[in-house]
Amino acid sequence: MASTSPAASRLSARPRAQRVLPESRFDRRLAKILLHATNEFYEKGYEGASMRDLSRSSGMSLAGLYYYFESKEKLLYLIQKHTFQTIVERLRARLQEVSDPEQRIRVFILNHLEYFLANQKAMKVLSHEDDVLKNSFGSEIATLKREYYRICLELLDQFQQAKGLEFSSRIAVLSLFGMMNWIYTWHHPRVDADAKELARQMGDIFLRGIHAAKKGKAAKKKTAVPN
Amino acid sequence: MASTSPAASRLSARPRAQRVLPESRFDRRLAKILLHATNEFYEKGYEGASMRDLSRSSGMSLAGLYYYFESKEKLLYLIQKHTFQTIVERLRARLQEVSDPEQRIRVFILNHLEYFLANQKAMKVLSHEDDVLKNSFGSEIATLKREYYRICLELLDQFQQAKGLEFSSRIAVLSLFGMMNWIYTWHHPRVDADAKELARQMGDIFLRGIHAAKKGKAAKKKTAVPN
DNA sequence: CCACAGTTCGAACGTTCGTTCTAATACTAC
DNA sequence: GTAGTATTAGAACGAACGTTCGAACTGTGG
Repeated sequence: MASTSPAASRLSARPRAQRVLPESRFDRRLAKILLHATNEFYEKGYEGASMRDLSRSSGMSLAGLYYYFESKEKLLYLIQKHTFQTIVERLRARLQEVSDPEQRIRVFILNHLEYFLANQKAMKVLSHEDDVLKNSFGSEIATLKREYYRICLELLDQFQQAKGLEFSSRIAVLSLFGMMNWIYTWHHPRVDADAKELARQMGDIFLRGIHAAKKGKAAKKKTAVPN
Repeated sequence: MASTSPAASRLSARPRAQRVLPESRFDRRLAKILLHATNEFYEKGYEGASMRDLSRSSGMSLAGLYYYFESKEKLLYLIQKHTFQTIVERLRARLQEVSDPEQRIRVFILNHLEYFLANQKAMKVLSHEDDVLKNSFGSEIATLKREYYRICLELLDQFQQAKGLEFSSRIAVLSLFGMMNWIYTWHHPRVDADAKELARQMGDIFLRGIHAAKKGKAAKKKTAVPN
C-alpha cells in the first residue's frame, strides 16, 4: 500500500508549484482523465468499464494512466468526492441568501437538479456506484453523503416546525432524494424539461404533499386500501 | 450460438413431464439457483459477481451450473423477467377490484412497495441492473418495463381527468417511480416502516402533491426562487 | 445384470482483467 | 551541448473471468 508512484504525493500536496496558477499541468491532465473516466463509468458502469476502455477513450497508454493515479478505485473515489464536494459547496452558498423555510427547500431542490442535469454523467456515477468503494475510500464518500442528507433533513425539520406540521422527515427526505436522483434513468435533455422547470414541478408535488399533514391529525388510517 | 446444452430446450418446453406436478425437478433446481444468483447480484452487482461466486454460494460446481442455463446473461434475464411478470400480474389482479381513481393509484403504490420489500433483493437487481442486458434479452425486459410504466401512466391520467387536474403525468409517474424504487438504497426492515405504512405515507405525499394542481391555474411562475 | 438418460464435476480452454517493470521520450535549466 | 526531472508507452505479470469438454456418477426400467 505504501506508494512510491508519482501520483501518490500529488494534488493535495502539490510539490513546488513552479507557477502560481491555480492548477498545475499535472492537475489539469488528471482532471481530463477523470472526465473521460466519468464517461466510461457512466456508459458501462464501474465494474463494466476496463482500464483498457479508459486508455482508448482518453488517448493515453494503459501504463501512462497510472502516472496520474494509483488504482481504478482511486479514480472512482476522486470522481465521487469532487462531485459531492462541489454540489454541497454550491448549495451552502445559495442557502445563505434565503431564509424562508419553504424557499430554502426549493433552493435545495433547484440546486440538486441543476447540478444533476448539468453533470448528469458524474451524478449517475455518484448515484449508481454508491456502494462499490470499500474501506477508507468508501467511508469518506459515505461521510459526504451523510452530510448532504443531514442538510436536507434539517431544512425539512425547520419547515415542519415553522408550519406546524407533523410527518416523518426521514421518509420525506428519502422520498425527495428518490424523486430527484431517479432522473438519471429517464431524463433526455431533448424531450424533457430543464432543471428549473423540473425543480418547480417536483417542488410543487413534494411541498404540497408534505404540507397537508397538519399537526394533531393523527395520521393513522386515513384512507383504507382494499385487500 | 445455436445451443445443444440440456438447458436450451427446457423450462418453457418441458419435454415429457413424467409427473403432472406444476414443477419438474429441473425447474425447482433452476429456481433455487436463481435465488442464490439473485443474492449474489444483489450484493456484488451483476458485473461484480462471478460465476465462481455463484458456484460457491449455491453449492454446485462451476460446470454443473451450466447444465441449467446457457450463460450468465440468461441468468439475469430470467431473474428480471420473473420479477417483472409477477409484480405486473399481482397488480392486474388487485386493480380489478377497485374502481375509484384515487384508490387505484393507492393500490398501485401499495402493490409496488409490498412486492418491493418482500423481494427486495430481486427488485434491486431489477432496478439497478437496468441496462446491462443487450439485444433480445434487453428489449424483452424493456417491453415489460414499458408495459408497467404505461399502466401507471393511465392510472394517473384517469385520476387527472376525474378530478379536473392538470399536471404532466410523465413527470408525475417518473417522480413516483423514483420515490418508490429508491427505497432499495435505504430501507432497513428493522428500523423502517413496513410496506403498508410506507405506501400510506408516500401515497399521501404524492397524491396531495398532484392534487393541488387545479386546472386553469396556469402553473407558470408561481413561486420564484432566488438565483 | 445391462442400458441409458439425467445430472454432476475436475480440469482446462482462450481471453481479459488491473497493475507493474523498464526503457524511451519530452521538457526545462544550466 | 549536458543533466536531470517530468512524462509516456511496450511488453509482460499473475490472477480472474465466462465457458466448454469429456468423463464420471446417480437412479430407474428392462
